[in-house]
Amino acid sequence: MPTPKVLGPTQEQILSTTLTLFTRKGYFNTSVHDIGRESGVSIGSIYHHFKDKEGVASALYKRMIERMSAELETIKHAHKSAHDRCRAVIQLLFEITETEPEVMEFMLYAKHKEFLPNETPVCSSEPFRIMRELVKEGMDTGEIRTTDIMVASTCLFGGAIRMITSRLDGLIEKPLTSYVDDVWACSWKAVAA
Amino acid sequence: MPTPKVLGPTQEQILSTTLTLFTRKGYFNTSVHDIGRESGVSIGSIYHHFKDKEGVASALYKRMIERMSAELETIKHAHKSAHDRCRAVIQLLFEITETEPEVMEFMLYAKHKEFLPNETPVCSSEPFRIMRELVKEGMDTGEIRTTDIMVASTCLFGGAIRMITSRLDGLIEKPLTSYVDDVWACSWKAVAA
DNA sequence: GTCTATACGACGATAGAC
DNA sequence: GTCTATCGTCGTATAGAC
Repeated sequence: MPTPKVLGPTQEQILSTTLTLFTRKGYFNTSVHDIGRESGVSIGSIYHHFKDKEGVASALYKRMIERMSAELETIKHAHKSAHDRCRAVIQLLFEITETEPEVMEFMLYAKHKEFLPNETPVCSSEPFRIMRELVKEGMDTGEIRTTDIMVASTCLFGGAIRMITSRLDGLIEKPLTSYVDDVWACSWKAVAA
Repeated sequence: MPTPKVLGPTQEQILSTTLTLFTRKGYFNTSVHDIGRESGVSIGSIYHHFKDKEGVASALYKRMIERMSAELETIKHAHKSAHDRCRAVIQLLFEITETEPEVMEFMLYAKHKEFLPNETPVCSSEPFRIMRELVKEGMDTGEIRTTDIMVASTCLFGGAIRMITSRLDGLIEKPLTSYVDDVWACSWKAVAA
């Protein structure tokens, strides 16, 4: 954790509204005026707290990356085997998708390069790095078949991630949490030693 | 095939330039002026051939969906087993990613809902429907373990698709085609009976 | 069918009072 | 720190000549 990052109530209000609007209408279809109107904060205030529109998006993105990283680290400490850790990760991702779909939608679906040219794209980000690390350690202990780390990681988590995007796109009716066992059975078979 | 769709050279020129610009800078960062300048076609002509900017994007999207569907159908007829068919699909997707990354990028990464609110999102589209159909038939013949179709499809193709996005994001250095065997080994284990 | 020129609206961002 | 009012720019789309 590089910085603790405590934000005032106004910033929180702005960011929370922004997340809703960005996921509902997209970054480019959301004007700063919209953010002001919906959040009850004036444009002047927004520009006082953030450098510009991209600055708002950037702050939002960083928050979510940090939050996700923290949750993944918690999982890492709570479980010992790669099997249990990776399963817990999928469980977590599915739960977030159900309880805070906006968070998941923003992280996965927003093409950050398009409006955050200076941020690294999602899959190069910290959370994905941690996930690959879990896989790597699983290979070292012999739980996971030895192959290219990238291949193993994408195959282990790729199915779950597509379940998430399908759910967000309305292609899946039931809550993802009811699929955890099924998905995990498939995913683990893909890479287990 | 609902309609043959023959386009004139001007339309082709516009669409081809548009694809390049949309993938390089994104839909919203590309103005119709940009398309005109880069393609050597005047704004007036563009609006003569397409209803509006969204119409250009829509035509592009439909073209690529149709092209992909056609290629998938070809695969379906060229192979008999689900095993061979699905492997061929992954091979095809990897090849397109290497030879025409723009096509893949546009199909997977563009969040169509943001600028094509009236089109169905990628994963509800025809190509994905065909892919699920292949899986379904594999279950019927006993090649693929009987589970939820959605789960099986996402787990079978999810790894490959994430390999593609990782490659497009510059996270993978080597051509995807060199990973086909590895990825397929994992993917097939995930769902094989 | 293709072009140039232009109208018009919207949005990002700032100024400056409180 | 918060607000309102405003400016300047840019981008979509159209008009109308050739």
